[in-house]
Formats: sequence, structure tokens, C-alpha cells
Amino acid sequence: MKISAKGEYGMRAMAILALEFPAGPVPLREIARREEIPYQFLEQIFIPLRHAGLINSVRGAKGGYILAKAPSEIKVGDIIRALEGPIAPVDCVAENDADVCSRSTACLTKGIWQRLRDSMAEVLDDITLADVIKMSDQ
Amino acid sequence: MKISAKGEYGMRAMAILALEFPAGPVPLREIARREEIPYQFLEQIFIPLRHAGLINSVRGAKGGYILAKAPSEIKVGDIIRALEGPIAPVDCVAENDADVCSRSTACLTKGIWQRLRDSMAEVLDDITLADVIKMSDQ
DNA sequence: TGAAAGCCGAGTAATTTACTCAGGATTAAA
DNA sequence: TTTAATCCTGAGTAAATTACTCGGCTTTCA
Repeated sequence: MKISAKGEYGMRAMAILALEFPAGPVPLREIARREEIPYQFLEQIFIPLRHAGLINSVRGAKGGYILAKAPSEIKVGDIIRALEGPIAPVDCVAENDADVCSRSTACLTKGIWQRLRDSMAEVLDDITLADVIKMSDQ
Repeated sequence: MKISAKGEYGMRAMAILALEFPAGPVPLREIARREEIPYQFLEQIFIPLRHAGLINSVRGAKGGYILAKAPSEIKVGDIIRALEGPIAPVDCVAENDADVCSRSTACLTKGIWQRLRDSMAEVLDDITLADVIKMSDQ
């Protein structure tokens, strides 16, 4: 029930981008240095974040990354989904609900996983990056 | 954010034991057959469940496994903890709270993980095996 | 032009997962 | 008292996943 380093690093990087949102684009090197994340790994992590439309890149010297929307418009759930895939403790209750469990007895436990999934999604979709940086400066 | 096959199989097996609780011990072979779980893998899964005191074994012919307590006394959270370890999306907020995150900036995201952990634990500790079998026969 | 940045596909070492294998110990029933 | 059914255990292993690295190209500012 753990998220991967990709998800954890990505969330920390996005929190930095939220903090620096007013200041403009932040280069990956700086994020890597501040958060002690391997630079080349961070590059890989930013690909799905960009494809999900959560960040914009500015190429060339003085470039970097910046949130595509205000921190208050970006839900933690969006970030997790971009990096870790659909929120679901087991595949058969994936959020797209392409529910393909042939087993009848799987239904014994399906209810549990649905409730867990819903509770996880509710928490993650209730917190925005604005909340994240507000939480931490207290 | 997925549970492993170990956790999923284990939960299904425990649901069977809850169903058959009044009838006495169920041999592993039968559970393996009914739930289409590899028998030798299921053997491995039952070791931590027994060590956690959730099931009792009856050795020899006509033996098998039986819940150590009534289904209403066994929380889904107990099963997950026995099979998957402490409920925590990242190690630094493990339930024992041996919080060892040296990083100050890790605290940017710590609040998220704590809230997610608490919400997951609340759901899983709110559902007992009695609820599981009640849910499914509707 | 050159340095600072992002972009990208491929490769790889380490770890974890999902099992299997071989055999021993216990007990009910024939 | 043998036999078959069952639990118990440690070790091994193939496949998948994770957590990266490598090399090189492209874009842009000064």
C-alpha cells in the first residue's frame, strides 16, 4: 500500500513549484538540489506531469518548469493519477470502472476495495497544492 | 497504490473462513480451489495470518484453518496489516510513528500522507469480516 | 557562439513479487 | 498401525517492477 519514489518525489517537486509559482519557472536542477532527488530521475518524473497538463515547460537558458494552473486549481489526486495511475487498491476497481472481474467470489471483497478507493480519492481530491503549502507553513 | 496479490488473496481467503466459521475448520486446498489461488502460495500467506493471531490451525487429517475470533471481531485493517505491513502511503508516516524524516522540506508533503493514511486506516478498521460477508450477499 | 536549460529513447542494477520445491510433523480414520 | 490428509518450514527462482543512469539531441537567452 505504498506509493513509489516516483510519486513521492513528484509530489515534493510539485510542492516546490507551488511555492515558487509567483516567481516564475524553476529549473529541474534547482528542484533536484533542494529536494535531494536524482536529477535524471526527476526528468523522467516530469514527463507524465507535463503530459497530464499539470505543468508547462520553458525551454532554453533561464527556462524551467512552472505550474500550468494556480496551486489552488491543482488537486493532489491529479498528481497521483499522473504518476501512479488510477487510484485503486486492486485493478478490478480501477477508477475508469472497466470492471472485469470474472470471479463471483471476488465480489466477496470487491465492496471493501471500492470503499477504500473512494475514501482515498476523496482525500486526495480534496487537497490542492495551495492547501499543501498552507499546511506546511504553520 | 496497489495492494499485492498476497493481500488480495489473503483477504479473499479470510472471507471464505468467515463464511465457513460456523462449519469449522476449512482445509487450505479447498480455499485454493474455490478461490483459484495457487495452493503453495496460499500456504505462505497463512503464516503471517496465524502469527498475527487471526486464525487457528488444526493439524492432521480433517484439519484446516478457522478464524481465531468471530467474524465480527476481526477488522479488515488487521488482515491488511498482517499481510502488507503498517498502513502508510510512505514510510515516514508509518503507523508506529517512528517518524524519521530528516528532511525539512519532506514536511511539505507529510501532511498529505498523514491524512491519506488516517483515512485509509479509518475505512479498513471500520469494516469487519462480518460486514464483508453481509455486504456480499445483498 | 556557447552555456543553460528541456526532451527523449534506451539501457541496467537492485529489489520485490509471486510464486515453486522438497521435505518434515501431526493427526484422524481405516 | 499404517495410510492419507493436513499443516509447517526454509530455501530457491523466474518474472516483473522500480529506481535509477546514459548519451545525445533541441531550444533559447546572453
